[in-house]
Amino acid sequence: MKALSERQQQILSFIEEFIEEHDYPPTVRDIQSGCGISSTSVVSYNLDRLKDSGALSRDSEVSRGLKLAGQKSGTAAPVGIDTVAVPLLGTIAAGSPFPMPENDTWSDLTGQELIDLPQAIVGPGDNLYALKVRGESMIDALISDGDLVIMEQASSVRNGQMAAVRIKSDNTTTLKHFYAEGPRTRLEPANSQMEAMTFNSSDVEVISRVIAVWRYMG
Amino acid sequence: MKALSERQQQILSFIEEFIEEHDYPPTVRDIQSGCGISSTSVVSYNLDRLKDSGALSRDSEVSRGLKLAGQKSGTAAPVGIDTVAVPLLGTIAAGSPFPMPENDTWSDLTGQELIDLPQAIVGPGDNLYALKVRGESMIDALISDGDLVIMEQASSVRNGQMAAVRIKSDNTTTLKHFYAEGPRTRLEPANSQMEAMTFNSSDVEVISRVIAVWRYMG
DNA sequence: ATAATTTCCGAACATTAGTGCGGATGCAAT
DNA sequence: ATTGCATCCGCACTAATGTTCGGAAATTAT
Repeated sequence: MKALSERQQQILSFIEEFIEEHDYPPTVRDIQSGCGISSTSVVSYNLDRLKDSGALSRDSEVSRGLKLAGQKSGTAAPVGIDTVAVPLLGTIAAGSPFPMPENDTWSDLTGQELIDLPQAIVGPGDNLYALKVRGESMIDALISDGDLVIMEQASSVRNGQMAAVRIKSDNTTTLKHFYAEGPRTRLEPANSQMEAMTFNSSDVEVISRVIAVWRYMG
Repeated sequence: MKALSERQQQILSFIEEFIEEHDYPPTVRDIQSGCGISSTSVVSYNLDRLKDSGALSRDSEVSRGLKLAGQKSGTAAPVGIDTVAVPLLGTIAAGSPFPMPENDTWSDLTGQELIDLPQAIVGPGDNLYALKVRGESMIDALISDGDLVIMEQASSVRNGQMAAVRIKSDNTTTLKHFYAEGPRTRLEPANSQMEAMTFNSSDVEVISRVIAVWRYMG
């Protein structure tokens, strides 16, 4: 195998850029004008050379039938941003038991689906995990079916924060804004048009703190 | 704008598969035989429809000049994670003019605050931008103060998608689920407990498609 | 039913785009 | 110089491919 000539490298990177910009490969003539070549046959010739060298594959008699060998992905700024891998522990639905991170979960994440989130938008936080919401049971927390809730394991939260809390007396779990007021604890829906409720503080158990909500509808 | 017909969906998924397999888009005739259509003009016709609906973009008079609405190219061995930089264009509040990406915005992003989001959670999509929500005016879209809304510039959307739409007659802009029903257009709040409204289709202008919502409360 | 709209058909038509071929041109080894 | 080889030129040719148009068929609205 021979080394690539200058022209061939030129063509190769032109193809790369072209695909980057258009999402489809260039024609022979695109390459011709893009590389300032005076004849299509020159392009054809070098394309054959590139094919021989394995730098690209080509479907004969097919317009734009080019494919770079080591195709790289489209957009993607290759800048390594700090990300956090958050395990998707399961789904949460009205009435269903609230999924909880268990001890061994953190050590054995194999098989878990991981969601990469930029550190910048998740913020600090240690034992993060995610849950997929099923059903409209949390509509008054401004959370609907399909939403992804990012939570942080915590046994207590500050007033005003949203948390997954369990009401021991009736064994239900909801997402509410949490306000400890001495012996009583007030739980307030995110939708301020709805009424808050208060319970005995001993009746309320904080499961996790809600960090963020991701709703995708693309 | 109408919902996609069966034929159109068929074509759409064929294109998807074709690109998956060949790394370049199909020709009209590829689609024709692949979908069992008896005339290239039918393909052409439906391609135009799909373009109208924003499901794909198309370069005229260019062979294989197709691009699925924001697609990733190639296979890509995921080195690190793919991220998309989304510009934060401003805030949106009740009564305030709806910020719009302007032509020069895309070329001059200097000074713009960029938000890095993983490709995986943003999905495909081209002209993405983000807006910060101020106030509770969109509470019936399940969006509250402080939320970050990721939008894709689009002049039309498919039925059921959430979009920023402007009601020309009273010059307001809201986020609603969009349903084109011939001469009338129905706008439906995300909170299904609230009532939908219908307008003359000519009175409704689609500004952008809502891709996702990010709510951070850490 | 009748009219309007959407979708499909077929058959040209007009570019676009890949290929082939004889003949330069440049360069290195003979 | 001569030969061999890789590369380049122009140009013509043909296949591939997008587009157009009148009209039929199916669907939906009035």
